[in-house]
Amino acid sequence: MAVSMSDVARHAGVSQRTVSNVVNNYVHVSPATRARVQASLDALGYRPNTAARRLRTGRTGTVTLAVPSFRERYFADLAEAVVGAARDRGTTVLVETTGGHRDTELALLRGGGDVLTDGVIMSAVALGRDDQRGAHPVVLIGDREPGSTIDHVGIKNREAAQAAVTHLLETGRRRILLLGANHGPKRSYQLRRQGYQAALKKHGTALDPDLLVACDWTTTAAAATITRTFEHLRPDGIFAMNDSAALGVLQALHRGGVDVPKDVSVVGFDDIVESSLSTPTLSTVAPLLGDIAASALDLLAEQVDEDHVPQHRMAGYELRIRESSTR
Amino acid sequence: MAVSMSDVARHAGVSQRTVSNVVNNYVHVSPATRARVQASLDALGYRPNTAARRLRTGRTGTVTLAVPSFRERYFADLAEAVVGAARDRGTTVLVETTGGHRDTELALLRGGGDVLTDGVIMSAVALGRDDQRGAHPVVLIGDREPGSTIDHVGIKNREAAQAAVTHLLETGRRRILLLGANHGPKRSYQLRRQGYQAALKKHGTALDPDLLVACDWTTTAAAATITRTFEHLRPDGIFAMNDSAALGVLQALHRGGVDVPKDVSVVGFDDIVESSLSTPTLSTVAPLLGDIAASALDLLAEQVDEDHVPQHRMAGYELRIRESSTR
DNA sequence: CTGAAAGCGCTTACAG
DNA sequence: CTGAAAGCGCTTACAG
Repeated sequence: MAVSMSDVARHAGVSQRTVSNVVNNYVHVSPATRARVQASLDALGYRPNTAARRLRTGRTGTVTLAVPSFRERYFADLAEAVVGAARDRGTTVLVETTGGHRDTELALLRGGGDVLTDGVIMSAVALGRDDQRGAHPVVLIGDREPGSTIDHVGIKNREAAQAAVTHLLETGRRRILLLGANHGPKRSYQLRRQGYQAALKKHGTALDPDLLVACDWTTTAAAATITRTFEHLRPDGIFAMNDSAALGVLQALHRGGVDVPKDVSVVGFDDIVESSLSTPTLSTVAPLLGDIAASALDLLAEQVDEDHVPQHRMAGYELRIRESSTR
Repeated sequence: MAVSMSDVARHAGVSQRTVSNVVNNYVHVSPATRARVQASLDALGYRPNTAARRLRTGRTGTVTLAVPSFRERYFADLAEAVVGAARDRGTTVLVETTGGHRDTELALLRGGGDVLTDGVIMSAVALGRDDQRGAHPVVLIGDREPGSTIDHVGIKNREAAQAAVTHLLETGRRRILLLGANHGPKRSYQLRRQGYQAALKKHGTALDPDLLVACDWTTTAAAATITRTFEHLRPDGIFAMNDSAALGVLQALHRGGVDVPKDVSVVGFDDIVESSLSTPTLSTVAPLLGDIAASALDLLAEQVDEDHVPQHRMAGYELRIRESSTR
């Protein structure tokens, strides 16, 4: 049987209250008492019972992270960031995978069958604007339904895309293909395209509609699309909506004998691990996952306030320039 | 405030005991009572308090999964499998990342600072044979220190490697390079090499020491090594110790104008997601992660028995033949 | 600075 | 088939 506080109290000849004070580092304990209690704690190998503490305080010290699947690289990286940020504040992370199913997402949004954690951080893909959360704190990550009243952490899609395209323009590229238009997560697509257009406009370069190329945001789709497109089109820069697609671009160009970055510069979005390992290494926009994780945990904590107003926070990003756009 | 059982009991005009019976689906409740209680449960929106249940029963319904990092694809896939298998048995999964640090692994092995879960499933990389676990259930996954007395789930490294090499031999390959010899996780390396040798022996093919090529188990190292090796060696088959390396092989051969699978067949190990997306798609040995997860959860559950004997279980694997070895 | 005691929300012998 | 009650291990007003 595990050692409880009352065992320790008996051993040290003090009350349970004093043991609790020592364990929780309260100030008002005399050094002598503290030392004695600490010795008993060590001798008996006391370890706090989290369930009891939770029952008593109502707080669990645990948050739930829900993502569609860890098999998607981006979500695995996000999980890594959330676990790290949570550890910094003494919080543990419990994980759920939703498979992107609306039912599962809704259940988590409304509270699941179980009160186990202090709140849910979810990358939801199937929820709509009008879905309401339950009584427990919820923070959504990623694409946001405009008009939703649930706390949310996103990234500066427009600014980031603009920065990427501006970088291409500043390195002398003029005919920049936007790969992934009309596809992918709806909202991100719109914002990244706006960023693309804003960069061109600011630079005084005309928009050529032929350079807006529809494509799934996957490696294979991107490779096929680029191979087909290069039969009749010769851009000198490509901004892909995400890295998976950008890596497909690199494959296709390599196969087609087009030199990157000599003939064409390529920039992606996400900074997945493969992007720093590809040949050439891929320039990309890196959302700061640590920022996202920290903001989500902050918002969760703030939701315990009665007068918390639902809000929308933006995490930072970095443009990471690598070989694929360096001439 | 949340709705408790006593609230429901009052609402339904029964004792708390009866509410508990209904919630837990005990048999001896009259249909009429059950219906009435259920109605109150629904009306009040009752949800069980996990902390209280845990405190009372001593079981948490949660296991901890500890891996070095989710950024490594294999561990992300493993997490996906564990979360899925756990859900099947009504268990939730709490995650920790160890960064492969011995301190962190030891802390988890010995029980951490906190009694939060029913046990720990860990992919340990820095523990030694003599490290002892604490009082709580622990199952190690992956490479095993021979002689360790901690429960463990592994894969049939030798048999799986033998199957992969036999496949190459049966498709007419004779000069099969083993890539990753003398590197990588110690134990896996030995066993996989034994499997390689067993396959050759059984087939009556002589072992050529030149074909045992040392190399880190990474994409970049493999690509470099293969490019160098092909300057003076011409194998017709390559068995790489893992998929990351095998993908590097594909890159290097493609760049070097060597056709896969026409000139050289390639087989990897792990079946990471990229392996089914590469060009050509990569033949590989797939450890059955669902098996690993289920066995680990079983062993954890069995450890509550007083007379549990530490054991070592083997999860299954599948040889997945794709384009890189199909002529 | 420390003690005695209540109570968080459950489950489960003990009765009937 | 159901009730009254104890107790899991904590934290924290209430006293002193």
